[in-house]
Amino acid sequence: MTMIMDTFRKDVTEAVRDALRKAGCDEPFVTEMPSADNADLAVPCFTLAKAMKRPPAEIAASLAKDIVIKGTIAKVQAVSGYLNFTMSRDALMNGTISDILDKKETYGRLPSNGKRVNIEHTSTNPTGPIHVGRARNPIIGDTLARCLSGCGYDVTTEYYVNDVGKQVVILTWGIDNISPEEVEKADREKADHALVPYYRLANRMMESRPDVADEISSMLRRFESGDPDVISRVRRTTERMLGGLNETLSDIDVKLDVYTWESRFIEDGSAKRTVDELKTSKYAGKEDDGAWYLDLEDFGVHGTNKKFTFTRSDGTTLYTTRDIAYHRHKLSEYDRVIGVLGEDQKLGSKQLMCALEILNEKKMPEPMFYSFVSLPEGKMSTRKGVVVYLDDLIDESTEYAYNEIRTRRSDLPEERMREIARTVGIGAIRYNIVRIQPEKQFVFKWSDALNFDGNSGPFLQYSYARACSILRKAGEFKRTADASKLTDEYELKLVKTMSRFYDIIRAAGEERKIHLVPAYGHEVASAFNQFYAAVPVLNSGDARDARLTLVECTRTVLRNILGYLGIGAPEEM
RNA sequence: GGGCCCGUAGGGUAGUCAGGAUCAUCCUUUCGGCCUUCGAAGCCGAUGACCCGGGUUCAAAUCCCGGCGGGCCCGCCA
Repeated sequence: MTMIMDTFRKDVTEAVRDALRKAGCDEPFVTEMPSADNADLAVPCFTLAKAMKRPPAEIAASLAKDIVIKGTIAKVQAVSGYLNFTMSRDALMNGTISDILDKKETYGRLPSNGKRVNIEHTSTNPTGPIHVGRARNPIIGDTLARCLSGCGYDVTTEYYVNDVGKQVVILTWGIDNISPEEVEKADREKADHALVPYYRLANRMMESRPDVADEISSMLRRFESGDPDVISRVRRTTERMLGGLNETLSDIDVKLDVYTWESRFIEDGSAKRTVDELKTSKYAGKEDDGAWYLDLEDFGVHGTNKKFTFTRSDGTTLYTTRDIAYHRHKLSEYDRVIGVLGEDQKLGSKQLMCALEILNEKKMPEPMFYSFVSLPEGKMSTRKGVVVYLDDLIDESTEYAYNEIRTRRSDLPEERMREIARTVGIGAIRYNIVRIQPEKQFVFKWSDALNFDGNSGPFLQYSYARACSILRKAGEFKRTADASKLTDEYELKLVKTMSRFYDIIRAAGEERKIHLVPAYGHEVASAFNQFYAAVPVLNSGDARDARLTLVECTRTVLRNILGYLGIGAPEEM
């Protein structure tokens, strides 16, 4: 495996260490990406100043004289307290190009680390369609899963289905007791939309009619006492709803590996066992009426939040209790357990981790929080009608893409235009959501969502299609990693950008900075477009093979980046 | 009332955790150029920003304290 950037970093580190030893110094130092454009790696000498009792600029200058130029290092310069290293152009170009030619679709992927990671995401309540307020969840989760897979993990994605509680019981009652003629028309035929009118009407009836409220209460009691009839009816409702939700997820190319039903932790007794264990803890306390709680004062949780109730007064379990059992189950099967959660879950997540610590769990789940998407007119609310469903966004984006294609590529058959429109429309949605750090607030605007220029998914796809087009026209050519023909500054910049792929995937996965991937994709596409505008490829004489090889490498890298983003790579658009 | 998160050009956004380099990243908007070379969903150029006030430091967008503005949370709900 030749990751040329790693080799270069190693060479620089060794060279600096040797030079420092020669000066009689053993201090640690760091390497960083220079902000200046004239170097490939920099070593700041400011931290060495105290130990060596000399000004940084002087240290840099004297170290520069002692650095031995070897391996992938081409030169070193002392500039205002920094040691600036330049990589050998041949090593960079040949190393990167041959690595891409060699690895192809696995270029950018790190070797397996033998670790299993579970990523729980989406897990939306099965009582209605996904709206864009929560659409960040599946897209962040799916992208992170792809990045961690790229980091060498064995990844399993999981949906936690909340099939327990009043909401799903109300919905089930509505489906069983309300006739289709009584409800308003649904937005769509899809199950998740079709069931919403029943849910709404059942909620209204429960509020206005005591007999209905009683029926639902009794149904809920039967559900919680384990009545098989009620449980199976609720299960059927949940499955229908989930079918609709999965159609939407499938539309944006999100696939979940495992579905875990919340009711399972009641049925298999693990929630009950968790309760019993917690009761024996020194942090546990009991209310006069019989409810149990944990006092989390010692865990840095204060005020009213420190009392964490884990059973009702009648001894039954709560959502949070079942969540503890659920997480113990995951922690026992995976090396890492990650959950993509809305920011409203922060306190609950903290309390969950306290409970796990009390139960002597060694590993902790790793929550990844995102802020909700709101509309310019405010918070999204299905009841107030202030809402944009993910299905609507998918339709709009696909339709917009279709119109764009029709004006540009009327030569294509209708079916092909529809297919490309879907790829481009979905690509725009996924890119637009994942490009922003999850914890930042996000206001949904149609003009941003349907932006296909600049920092967008279609920009990457367009660059990819352009590379494909050149290679189609080129026909046969000889792949060559000989960099002596690639002398243009744009060629160097493009290759240099592509050489950083491993670093990006490592940070995107291990540090969960998935927003780096779209930014990096934009960099690669942009460097390619600049190269394309400045350097002829097909009619370039004896540089033709080398340049076509570079185009092919770019196509490979762009396709791989789109893969990590879960975005399709259209060969024409 | 208490806790957590966010605040960077007209709009959006990277950099903040691990403080450093003469121009703080990129997109969009606005203005001006480029299709008889391979796809103009593109390329080139111009304009424009670190919420406020203190502090630490040789050095602060970055760390600390205090404000201000926005989001989220504080159920024997899920």
